[in-house]
Amino acid sequence: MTEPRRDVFQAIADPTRRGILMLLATQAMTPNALAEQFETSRQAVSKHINILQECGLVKAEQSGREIHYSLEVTKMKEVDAFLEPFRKLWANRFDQLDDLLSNL
Amino acid sequence: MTEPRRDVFQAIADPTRRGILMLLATQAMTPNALAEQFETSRQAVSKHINILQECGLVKAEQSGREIHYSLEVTKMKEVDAFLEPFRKLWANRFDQLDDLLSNL
DNA sequence: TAAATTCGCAACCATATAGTTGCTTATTTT
DNA sequence: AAAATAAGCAACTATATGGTTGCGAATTTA
Repeated sequence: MTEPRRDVFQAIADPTRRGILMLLATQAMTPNALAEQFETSRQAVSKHINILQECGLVKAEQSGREIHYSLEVTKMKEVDAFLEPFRKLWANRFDQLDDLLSNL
Repeated sequence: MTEPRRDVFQAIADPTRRGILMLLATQAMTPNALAEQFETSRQAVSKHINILQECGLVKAEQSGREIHYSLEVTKMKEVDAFLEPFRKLWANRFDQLDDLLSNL
């Protein structure tokens, strides 16, 4: 039983999880409230939330029998950091186009 | 046989594929040259390249018996676009910290 | 032209993933 | 106290993923 990969990139690979993250970006929500937004069961959503928690993208706060999940937005900076060198590339291409246009 | 998912998020979920993308950000490369950089076989790398091609992150150019793969960097903007709302959030938090500090 | 190189393709394998169903626990509501 | 609600957990299933090996086609090199 090798450990499954649990990182931000794995987490955002699933469209349902991306949806959950988008919703949690606006407000903290319970699993039931989240599940209502997707074409899947509460249990399935619950599993996704677990994965998001394991990799630190989401944190939980118990309140009576409800659990409110909220976003740990800074964790998303890992994706942003990965993107950085690529962003430089498309910025350069824009510069090149800029140079081209100014030479006309 | 349902179609496997093939999108940018799925593509960057694998660490080897992220490595390939990083290398291709610096220069176009052949599968063999790429495979030498990783602890895996040429065939495995080749499969990753296929996936990267299918989702439009990489393009191929044949040159004799060699194939040079290069990055389609603009495709990465899809990830950047997804990140946009979250970036806003951590920018806001920075502003809040800023406010807090200036009130001391 | 024969040997070597580059590389894709197909078949196969082990494991991870995403989902389901059924159950239990804890907290509210009535 | 009984019923209803919220949610985690475990077992199970089907499919995707990442990898391997073996093979064949195309292009160079000797």
